Amino acid sequence: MSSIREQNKIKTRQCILDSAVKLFSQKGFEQTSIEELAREAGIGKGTIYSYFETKRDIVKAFCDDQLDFARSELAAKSNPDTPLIEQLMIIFMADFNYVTEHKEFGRVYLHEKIFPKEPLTEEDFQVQNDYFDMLYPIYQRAQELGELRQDLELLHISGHVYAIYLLLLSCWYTGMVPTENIPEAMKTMITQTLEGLAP
Amino acid sequence: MSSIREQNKIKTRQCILDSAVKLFSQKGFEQTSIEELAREAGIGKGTIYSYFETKRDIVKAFCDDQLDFARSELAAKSNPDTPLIEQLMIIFMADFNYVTEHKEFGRVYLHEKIFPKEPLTEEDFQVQNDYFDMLYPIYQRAQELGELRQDLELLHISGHVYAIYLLLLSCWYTGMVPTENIPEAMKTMITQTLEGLAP
DNA sequence: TAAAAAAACCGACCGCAGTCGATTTTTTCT
DNA sequence: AGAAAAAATCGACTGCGGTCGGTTTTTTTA
Repeated sequence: MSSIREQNKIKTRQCILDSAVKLFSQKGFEQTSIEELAREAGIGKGTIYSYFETKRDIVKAFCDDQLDFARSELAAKSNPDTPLIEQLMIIFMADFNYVTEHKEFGRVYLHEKIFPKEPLTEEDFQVQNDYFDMLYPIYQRAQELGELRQDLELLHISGHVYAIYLLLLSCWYTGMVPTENIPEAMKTMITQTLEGLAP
Repeated sequence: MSSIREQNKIKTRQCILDSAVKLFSQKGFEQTSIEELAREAGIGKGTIYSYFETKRDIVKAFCDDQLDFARSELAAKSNPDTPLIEQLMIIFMADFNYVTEHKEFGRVYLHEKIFPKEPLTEEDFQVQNDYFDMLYPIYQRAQELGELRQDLELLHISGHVYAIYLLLLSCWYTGMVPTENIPEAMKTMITQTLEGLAP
């Protein structure tokens, strides 16, 4: 059973997130004050802080939600028979596009996510694990099909591809690789990682 | 010739950086206010902002200086005849240790460096290039010695190793890989990248 | 259903990052 | 050297993120 209190909490939380998406998209993250956000959501300033610890946590929360949704969509229509590289490209380009679509709060999200202030909590680890749970079967199948070495741990394989994803995010934020070159760069580097750098 | 003005500017800048290192190390980045920093440096608050645009830029400036110094030291005593993997381990573990030694402002530095708010300026690119200038000869020699494929661009090779470095930084900040396991993880992953993931 | 306890809500308040116009110091011009 | 211009310094001030104690709303108890 869900009491009035429980229901309201969920509704209020979602209301804050909706208002945040609206205002952050419209005016930018830095340019939106918590007071404005509270006004838009029709609640008091202090209340926001009983739902989120910091302004940046709000970004983190809705990005997590959004990515989670996008990934489950993706997982649903993924085809395990396409070549490994194609599957990886679809997944990681989707992530990449989502994060970089809103450059400014993508940046906030990445900071919290990639270099968190505190080591991950149990809950965060869960998100992380969900992510691996989606990828592991793909790698495992590739191992069975002989597309990947079987003597490597899935964690390591995962790590290699994720590392390239991180690198490209950084290259995009620094301006070293423009948006239009990202897909090609990603494909090239993942392919090279699969093949190896040594002769 | 350097006028009184030029000399003072250099001295003041260095004084700010020295005070910053002292206070940030002592009390932490967030816990040190700009006013305190100004007092320690014996100047007015506003003056700091004519040397650095933001509080975080101060961190960026001294980390850049410091890493630059450390790298030149390293370059001096590097031995081109040791195996590629050994050379890479020395360079990247030095960077890693430096950044993670001061967890808190290492984090600030990484955010500015890896996901900058604005695309890199010319000056920033220079720092980046100095870095590549140090690594390229190593990779080039490895290509000549047959340790690396010769059909790959140095930029890509560089990228692969740097990507792993980024990944491990992230794994360390999230708490996924504890400090003591970092060297082993780095060695394993770089080796795998060299060998390739495909059979 | 009334009182007590618990949870959620609120906005005045605090401390600090960053701004700006007034002031001082250095350089340039005559 | 003295005046004018340019550059550097400064700290009062602004706006915002985050806190805290008082108030309202919901739940539990009797």
